Amino acid sequence: VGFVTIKDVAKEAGVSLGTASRVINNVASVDAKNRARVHAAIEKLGFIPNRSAQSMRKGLSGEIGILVRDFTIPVLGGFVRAVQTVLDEAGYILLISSTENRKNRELDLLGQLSRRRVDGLIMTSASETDDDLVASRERLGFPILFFDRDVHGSSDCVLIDHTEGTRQAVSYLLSLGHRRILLVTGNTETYPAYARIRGYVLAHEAAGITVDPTLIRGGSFESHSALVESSSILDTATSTRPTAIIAGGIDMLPGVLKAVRARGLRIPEDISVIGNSDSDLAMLATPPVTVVKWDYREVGHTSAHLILDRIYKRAPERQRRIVIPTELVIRGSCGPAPTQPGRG
Amino acid sequence: VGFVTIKDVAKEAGVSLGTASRVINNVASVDAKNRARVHAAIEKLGFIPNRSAQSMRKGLSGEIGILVRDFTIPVLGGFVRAVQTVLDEAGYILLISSTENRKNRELDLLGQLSRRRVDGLIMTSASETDDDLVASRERLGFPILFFDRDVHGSSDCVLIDHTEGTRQAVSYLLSLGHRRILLVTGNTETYPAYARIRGYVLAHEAAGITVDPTLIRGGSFESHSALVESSSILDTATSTRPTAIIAGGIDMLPGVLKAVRARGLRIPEDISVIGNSDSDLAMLATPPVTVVKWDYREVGHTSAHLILDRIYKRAPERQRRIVIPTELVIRGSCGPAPTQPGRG
DNA sequence: TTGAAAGCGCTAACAA
DNA sequence: TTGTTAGCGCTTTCAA
Repeated sequence: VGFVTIKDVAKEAGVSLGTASRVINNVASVDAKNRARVHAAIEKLGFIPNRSAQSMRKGLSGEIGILVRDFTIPVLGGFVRAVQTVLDEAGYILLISSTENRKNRELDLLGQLSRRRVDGLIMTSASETDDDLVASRERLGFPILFFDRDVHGSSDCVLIDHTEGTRQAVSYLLSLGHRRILLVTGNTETYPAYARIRGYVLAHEAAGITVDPTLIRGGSFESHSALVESSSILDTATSTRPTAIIAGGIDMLPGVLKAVRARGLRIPEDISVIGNSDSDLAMLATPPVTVVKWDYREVGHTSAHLILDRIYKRAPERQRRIVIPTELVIRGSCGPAPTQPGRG
Repeated sequence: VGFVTIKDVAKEAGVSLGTASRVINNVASVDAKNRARVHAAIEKLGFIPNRSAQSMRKGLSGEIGILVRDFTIPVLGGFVRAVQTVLDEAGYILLISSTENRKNRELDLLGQLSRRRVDGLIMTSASETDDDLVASRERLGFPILFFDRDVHGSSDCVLIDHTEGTRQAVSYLLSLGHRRILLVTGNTETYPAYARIRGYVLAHEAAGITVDPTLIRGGSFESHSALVESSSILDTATSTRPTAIIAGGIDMLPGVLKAVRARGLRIPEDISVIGNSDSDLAMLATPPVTVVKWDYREVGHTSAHLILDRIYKRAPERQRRIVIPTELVIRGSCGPAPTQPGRG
């Protein structure tokens, strides 16, 4: 019932508080007979230690926070689960929440976790540089692990290699003859967006092709934004219309696909499409969608291990930056550039 | 940093511990001057109350657990988010975890939450009747809200009306001339499975059609199971093959679609498909998939409110069973039954 | 190996 | 309105 305390256990077992505590915490120096008695008492009474009391005494909560934009997005949910697998194992419990990319919500949640005295935090901030956000992180008092955010300072970062992923995707499209490739991506103040833009530029440079800046749309990572951005450019004149679209955010493929469908464009005959992160949708769409993907389990496991290192203070002082590779999975959504772009 | 205590605040403000505590807890009877002093001290020192200590003192943790099979499944993730919205508002923090439908994991997690002294729990158990699971729930000492599980006892249940949803889906297929409709669903010991089977039978009875029990496949809710079950029956003789498949689980549409694709069957010419719960995949597949859907936000909000009622003891003693309606969204994945089923 | 006792940070009852 | 104090359940010295 949760009302049995260690006192009750000690009394039942006929030992002192201290001995009961030692048994519960597996301290070696306890007589076998007493140990057995205490275990029997625990069993009989149904004693369950109170974590709040333990936390207070030990100064450690056994809780780790994890803040992502939206854990409902499959690839982020998968990341969270992978983190949880490792942290469960280590005896920690995860406090999961979605920031919805809203600064004030992020600030609130940071406060919550602070009150909760979590032992560590894994997060993807809405901004790497915003003053309030940075300040509020800095007085947190527990280690932070940034996931897919390249933050200046001493906190570790686990990053996905979006630059290389996008470079490969763009090179592939370029090799198919595309010259007007739209990159829809998120807030350019954050790593996933500017890293992808860098890859986009790199690929063009390598091919000796000038980049048209109007083809880079960095707004928000919301799924809705992908729909809006791709819709608007698809409605322009033939000469300014792209022949290929890269959904440069984990949540953007649905929006891009909707925009394309709404205009009756055929994939890949009229327009080529590449997604970021794999999904059932990408695999089962007609045609299946070519994607830049990565192993989110690996990302999750790595993040969990890095934060544990910090908590146990077994990590070097200096910041660690781990970059996880991406892979271009070619499926049926890209074809040769149409001679006349758009509605064939 | 988390090392400033209420004592430091009291000293800094030149008041007693008690007064500082009163200010923090918004107790009215504090002199305005002192109140201001305390606030100033809090500000200056960056004091953040320690929840563990508060919890211990108050006997309430301010935490609520939520256990679903897998919060990575979009519609479950959405449910969790909806719950979180309400509970955030009420000042609670959610402890989210996936049971993976494994009994031992569920037992472990129940223990975790018990140690944590959560104030309440929202869950979808792997079984409504398993002895160990039932026993371990009963000695929990805090209220439970069952989500989509029809559990005997005094705990409230929020249920989705799968019976009516499936009845409508089957009637619709029957009206299109289908006579061999496959229902793939999960563990028949749980409500979502047996409720759907009931709806399946009801629809057949109403149409005066005999049910072929081999067309009801209740195994596991895993996505993989849907692939296996539908694959195996699609490989049988024409006479035993279904002309329509209902993916009777929130996670089953991908598996069904994969099985159908792998055999080169056209939807809806060769075979009709209906999914359960809406998704990007259902909306954007070619053709878009007809689904039984429900408002998971409503489900989440309702669940959150019911558990809060219990925690605040403002609910009636008796068990409450809330049934949430479903809606059949007709899209392009169902057509008239082919005269000769299967590969045209 | 064990028991006694201090105290983690906080709230609330009591007395002033 | 305020200060003092007991104690929430536990771990961990310190002595024995």
